[in-house]
Amino acid sequence: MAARRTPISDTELEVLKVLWDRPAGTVREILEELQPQKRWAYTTVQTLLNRLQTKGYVRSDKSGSAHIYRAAVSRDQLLQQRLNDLSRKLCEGTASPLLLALVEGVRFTPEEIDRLRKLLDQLEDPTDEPRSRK
Amino acid sequence: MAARRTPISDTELEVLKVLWDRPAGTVREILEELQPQKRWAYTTVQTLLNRLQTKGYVRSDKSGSAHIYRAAVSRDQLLQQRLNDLSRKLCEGTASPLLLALVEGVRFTPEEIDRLRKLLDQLEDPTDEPRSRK
DNA sequence: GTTGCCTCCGACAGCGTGTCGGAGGCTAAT
DNA sequence: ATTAGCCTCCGACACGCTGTCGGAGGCAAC
Repeated sequence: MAARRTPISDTELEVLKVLWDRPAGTVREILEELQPQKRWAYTTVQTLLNRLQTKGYVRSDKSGSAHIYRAAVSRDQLLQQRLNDLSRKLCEGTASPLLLALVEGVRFTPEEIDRLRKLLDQLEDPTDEPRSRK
Repeated sequence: MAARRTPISDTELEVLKVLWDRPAGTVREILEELQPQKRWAYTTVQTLLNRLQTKGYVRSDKSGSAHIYRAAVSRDQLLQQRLNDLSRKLCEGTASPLLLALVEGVRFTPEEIDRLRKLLDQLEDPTDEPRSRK
């Protein structure tokens, strides 16, 4: 169960997102990936990665000269964490208000709706393929 | 389209929540409501309400001696705002990942599932438009 | 005119955030 | 050996948000 993590800031998120798109990367690689948009110094990215690491969102291993970072928390996990926060802080831990708000507030494509419907079926009748996850 | 609001802090949220449970309230009333848990000075609550107001989450009118505050943003609106933020920041604006994460990460009761399914039906076939909403 | 409330203004320390700079180490050419 | 490049570690720093008030001043009731 994802232990309580200190929250992540917006800039840190920018960096983490790069790591979601590739299996791993060094400081320099990530910097270059961000290059067009952000004009950061090398050390800026480094600091961000460091903070991400102490907060537990990325891991690094030192093979060769440069550290290699990879995400320790997936986009989905982060989503879940945030959604849980929302639920806890705004709805005393219940989740259906979230769902309602989501469904009311967003335009879904028919495909998405269909997909979701299937998901509901599975939820209701978990006999077929319990989909692991503990 | 809810204009861009500066975000609300956790303590501010505590205060706002009190206003969600009652139609309106003065500083003192809110303070007393919070009393058992928080031991705040009168001015603390006042400051919080002030900040909430400049951030646009509550409104006040002065009838009589004390200001009367009431929420300007409902729980649902705040939820939507936060969910939109999430979607924008983590999913480039798409929303279905949120849904998936929600559905996977939370235990729903069969009633909730059923309710949701009905909602989906409505979404897909908006001809019978039973709930206006602007 | 003293007591109570209430409001307005301002303070203030602490923490998180965004952004680096520089010292020092290791490696591979010169 | 030097030097040129990278890389990492450490530390800094200004700034804005947060949480928490205190005090001065207004107005109504006693």
